[in-house]
Amino acid sequence: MKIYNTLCRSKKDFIPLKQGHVSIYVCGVTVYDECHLGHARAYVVFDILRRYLKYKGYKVRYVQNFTDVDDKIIGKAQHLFDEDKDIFHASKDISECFIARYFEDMDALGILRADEYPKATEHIPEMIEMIQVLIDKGYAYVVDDREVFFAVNASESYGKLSGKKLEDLQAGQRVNVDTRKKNPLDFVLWKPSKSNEPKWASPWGEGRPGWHIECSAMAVKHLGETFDIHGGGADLVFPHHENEIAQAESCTDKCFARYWMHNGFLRSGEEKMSKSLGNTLTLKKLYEDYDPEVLRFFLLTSHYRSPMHLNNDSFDKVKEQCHRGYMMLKSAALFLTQKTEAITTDPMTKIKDKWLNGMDDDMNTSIAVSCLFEIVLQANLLMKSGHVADDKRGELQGWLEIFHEIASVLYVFQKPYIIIGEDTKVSDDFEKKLQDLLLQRKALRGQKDWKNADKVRDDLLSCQKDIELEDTSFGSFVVYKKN
RNA sequence: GGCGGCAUGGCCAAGUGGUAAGGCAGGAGCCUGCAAAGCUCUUAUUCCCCAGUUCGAAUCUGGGUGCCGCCUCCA
Repeated sequence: MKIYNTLCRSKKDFIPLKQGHVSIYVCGVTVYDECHLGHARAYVVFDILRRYLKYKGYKVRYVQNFTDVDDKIIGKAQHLFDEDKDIFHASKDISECFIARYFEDMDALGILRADEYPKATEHIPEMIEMIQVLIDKGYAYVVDDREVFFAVNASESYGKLSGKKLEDLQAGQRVNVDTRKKNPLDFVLWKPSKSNEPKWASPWGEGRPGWHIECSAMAVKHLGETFDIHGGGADLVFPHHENEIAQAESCTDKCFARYWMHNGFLRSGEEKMSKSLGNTLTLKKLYEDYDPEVLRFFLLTSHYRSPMHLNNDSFDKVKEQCHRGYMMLKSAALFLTQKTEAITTDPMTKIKDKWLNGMDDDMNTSIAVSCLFEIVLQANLLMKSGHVADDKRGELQGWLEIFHEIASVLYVFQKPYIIIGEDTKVSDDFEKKLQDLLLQRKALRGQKDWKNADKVRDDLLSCQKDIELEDTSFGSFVVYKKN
């Protein structure tokens, strides 16, 4: 498999450090607000990477942090501050609340849980230890006895990830520079806490860590000094990931992450979707209108490094695509009621190669999606005349198996559908009701009483959202999604 | 000011030297009591523009135009 490594600005063969094992660290969210579609993109991308690597036979260890100490969290906590609760616990309440909401949103998208979710506040000793090493080795310096900065000039390779040269950067172009810094680009490792901020004891007095140090410390702790893949959104390349590398490698003298992967951004119209621009779409809001699976599917339609454009109808288009896939699955289920041995044909092998080659080429999910629809067409052709010849059942089964193989890695088309026919054994009152209506309609159609038959159909279709009726040469069927 | 990315049909989107995947929307037809679904054909002699390399370029090179991102927190 080839992976685009931001560090080399090119695709490289992926060879894990330890044969058969892959270690991945992905930067998680700062838990002070709702997750939006941009977060979903990042975590869906790395979820698919993880599922694909597992599919290829690797054992994957996946770690994703929660940043739970941060100005914005503290800001919110200060608003909630009351007599009974100190700022430390108020911050904790905020972050725990949004961690819970993160899980609700991501579980709905079908994202596998990480093996570890380290939190910054639970790794203060590890960070302090790393900072002390950096000071001892001359990569960091203490100011006013209570604040520690990383000295970018001390790190020879600073800028290697983002391709920036120190002299080209114009630090302070947009913000004021702290004059105590030796280089304006020096960044804080430890800073004193103000009176109404959470604080931890350290050799430099009571304070709290800077943002970047947590990921260096936690990645090293949970995955080792060198691990395979580090991921995150493209906006983290500089300064966050650049700083992570500088800290970790200066501390350990070893390569930190071997492959750096960054997902592209979502764009709303012509500009980036971001919290600071206030044009984000929260997942909770989107879920009111779209099945999370539709959103996941949307995120797969373009390559993970490309910017994605959002239009008014972006999601509706994808909703139709999903519908097409499900219609095929539903039809196939009607035709394959008894167990059938799958037959593999050359066209199937070709599709499978296309899928594998696409994914092996820096995880091209767009190719993978096209494979699914090529299968949909082939399956529909086999079912075209309203029946499937006995000698073609195995072929249909073969197509379905490839479809499911691909879909299970992308984790789409996973919804179970219930199919009720005229003589299906029903298992509850709801199903019984549907079947009764189906039989009523059948009788009316037999009498060519179209008007009343159509009325019964309307009743049937209004029983539940997303319910569908299909007339076939071998009877009518109601198909619906199990809630 | 520095660094980087992108420009493919009405829309979304693959495709890094060999003659334009896939989906959505539109049109015509078949099927159908009507629907729904499905199938067939149809919508880019052409990939922002110009020049070059090549037997051959959307794909490589040079120049231009437009848009976007990073250099502040951000997935």
